Amino acid sequence: MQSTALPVFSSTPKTQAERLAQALASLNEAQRAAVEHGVGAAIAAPDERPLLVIAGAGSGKTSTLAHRVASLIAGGVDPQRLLLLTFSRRAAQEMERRAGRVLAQVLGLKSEAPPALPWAGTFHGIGARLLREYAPQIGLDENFTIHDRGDAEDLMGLVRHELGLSSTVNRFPRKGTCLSIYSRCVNTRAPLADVLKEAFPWCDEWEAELKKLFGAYVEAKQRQNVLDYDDLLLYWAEMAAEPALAAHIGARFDHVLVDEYQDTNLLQASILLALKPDGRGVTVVGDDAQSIYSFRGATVRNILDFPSQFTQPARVVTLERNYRSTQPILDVSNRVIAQAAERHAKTLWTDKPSAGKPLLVLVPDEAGQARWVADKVLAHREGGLALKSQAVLFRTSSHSAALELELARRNIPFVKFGGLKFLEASHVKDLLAVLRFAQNPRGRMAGFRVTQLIPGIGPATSARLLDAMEQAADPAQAVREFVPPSAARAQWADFAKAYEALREPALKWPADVELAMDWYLPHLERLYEDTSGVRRADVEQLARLAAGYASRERFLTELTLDPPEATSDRPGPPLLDEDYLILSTIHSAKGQEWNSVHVLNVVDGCLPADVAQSAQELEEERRLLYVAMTRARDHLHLLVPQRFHVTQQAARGDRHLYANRTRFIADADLEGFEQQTWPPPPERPPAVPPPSSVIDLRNRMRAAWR
DNA sequence: GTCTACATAATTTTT
DNA sequence: TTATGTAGAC
Repeated sequence: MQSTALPVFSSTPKTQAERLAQALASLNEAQRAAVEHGVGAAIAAPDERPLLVIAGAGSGKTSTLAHRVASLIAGGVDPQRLLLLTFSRRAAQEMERRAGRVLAQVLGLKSEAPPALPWAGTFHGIGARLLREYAPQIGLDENFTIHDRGDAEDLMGLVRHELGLSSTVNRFPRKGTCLSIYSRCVNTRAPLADVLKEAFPWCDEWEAELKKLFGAYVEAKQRQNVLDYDDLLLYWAEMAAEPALAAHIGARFDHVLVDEYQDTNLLQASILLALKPDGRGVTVVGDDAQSIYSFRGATVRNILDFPSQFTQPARVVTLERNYRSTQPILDVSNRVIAQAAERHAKTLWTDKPSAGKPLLVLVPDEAGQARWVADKVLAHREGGLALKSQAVLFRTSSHSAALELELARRNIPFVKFGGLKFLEASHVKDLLAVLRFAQNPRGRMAGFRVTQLIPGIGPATSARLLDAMEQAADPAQAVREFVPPSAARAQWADFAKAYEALREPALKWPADVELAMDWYLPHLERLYEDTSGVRRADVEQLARLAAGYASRERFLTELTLDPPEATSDRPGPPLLDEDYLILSTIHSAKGQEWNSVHVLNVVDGCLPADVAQSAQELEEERRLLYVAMTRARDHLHLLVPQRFHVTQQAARGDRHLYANRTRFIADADLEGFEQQTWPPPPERPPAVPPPSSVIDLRNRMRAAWR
């Protein structure tokens, strides 16, 4: 409970100080300590230590951070000088919205909009911005384009092929695996040999070849003027390792706040440290119990070691009071995480009244699971819970397939987050490649893709063109002079004309999209005869999306760094007032909460996923379950299908296997749940007692042969 | 050189 | 089921 006496206002507060005090009155003591740390010009000797906020699930972390941002700005910090690094774009927008609301209250704004936060974004997004700005200082062409995961894999595949490592006989790691290894080396800043030993032991024998491959991959990226996701961090970190540049960038920001710090990696920590070596103005927020991104190089060490990393030790504030869930939900969640090996010990508590125990439901199979969830969702809606306040979470995107069918069958609208599809569709990639090729003529992946859409042009001709463009001082000139094989002549001319138009400097965005579509749509019709309708709709959707961005560069960059994350069961943008159920991978559910939460497939093999083998990976799976469970406010349902299909190896027919409840919930933990079996076991008819006579059947059998 | 038909292998989470 | 590599026809 709050121990400090709070000012009581009889009427609307008059001064800004009063309004600020009123805005902070809703916070508890720990939250207020985090908000007010080092804030306020009036204080004679402000506390300049870096601040670490350990924020348990549902402890009002976002609210605390938003209040801190608002008080900083209210206290005179220029929003331009405030760097806010979040985990996703969505989180950045949410922060801007909530800080804005507090600010409007504190500044007493009526109709005018609160100040925006121009430097709120992800590490990758902010990195891209800074790199473009400082490109001349670091020998980078500012027109660089950014490879998404798919492009990066394709380029890796190409280089791998060129080095003669691609034949099937030698079983060299596949391009996706190669990229994962490379990415892990970059993000953990560890030597290749260590990464192989720890995370990819089955690729150990290829160390020398991989090293050569990665060298060639880096050179290819540089020749083509492209950066991949990792480069955005790596270049930023390397830039920040240069003292003069680090000082220059660091001096632009009075405050640097980092959200979800438990899911940052060493590269990100090194950036932070380089920008603010003494830790002044640095705030990081996170929860080691919710670290679920180590597959991306994130390390809990960042948050565990934070207090001693700067030239002055950090102040640590812990938020343990949970405002989200009922006590029974917290009880079972606490028991799941209590088994974790290494953690900041803390136990969440709440005084939120209970709505009964969470449910642990045994269902026969995935179809039964889907039916049970759909039933329950509808029942909750009958009871007054909007679909939007209910969510279904799962470990792997494909786990929701059966449910999606069931929902469609029953006309329950839903939106699915995670496991994104839109940008992976080949026709969407095609159109984007046209725009990217225009933006950066040296980007071979885009050029390779686009030119091979032209009938009669295959890999060899395409490579010949791209080589010519690479050599030429003016790549556009090389396109004009290129002589295609005679079979492709007419179609090539069309392309060359379109490309010329797209390179026209006076072209005003989004006219580019119209031009690109005019050229591409006939190819789409030809390539995807039977499915061209839906694909056309996707391309048109992309064009509508494009109109919302300021320029071609911004569109391409932001779409790559912040792809549309939701797919809906119906085409077109979901209407704002429409109600829909949320389906989400657990990873994409990070930071969110719902009134009612269902977790699918809480069985060994799914959660933990069977690919998780090492002790470390298993620990992360445990935290995943913890994250999923702590998303729930009032209702939590864990589903345990007793049998499920292994769809992967469908070649040998529909195999299924019998599943066990996840190992993370021990028998002793079951008392925290209300257990249910569905459908309920059939009632046995009352047994009729047999007649009491006894006969010796065995004797009769023997007698038959006497 | 291009394109198609066929065999074969592997399959999480995301910026 | 899908993505990737290969062989063979044009």
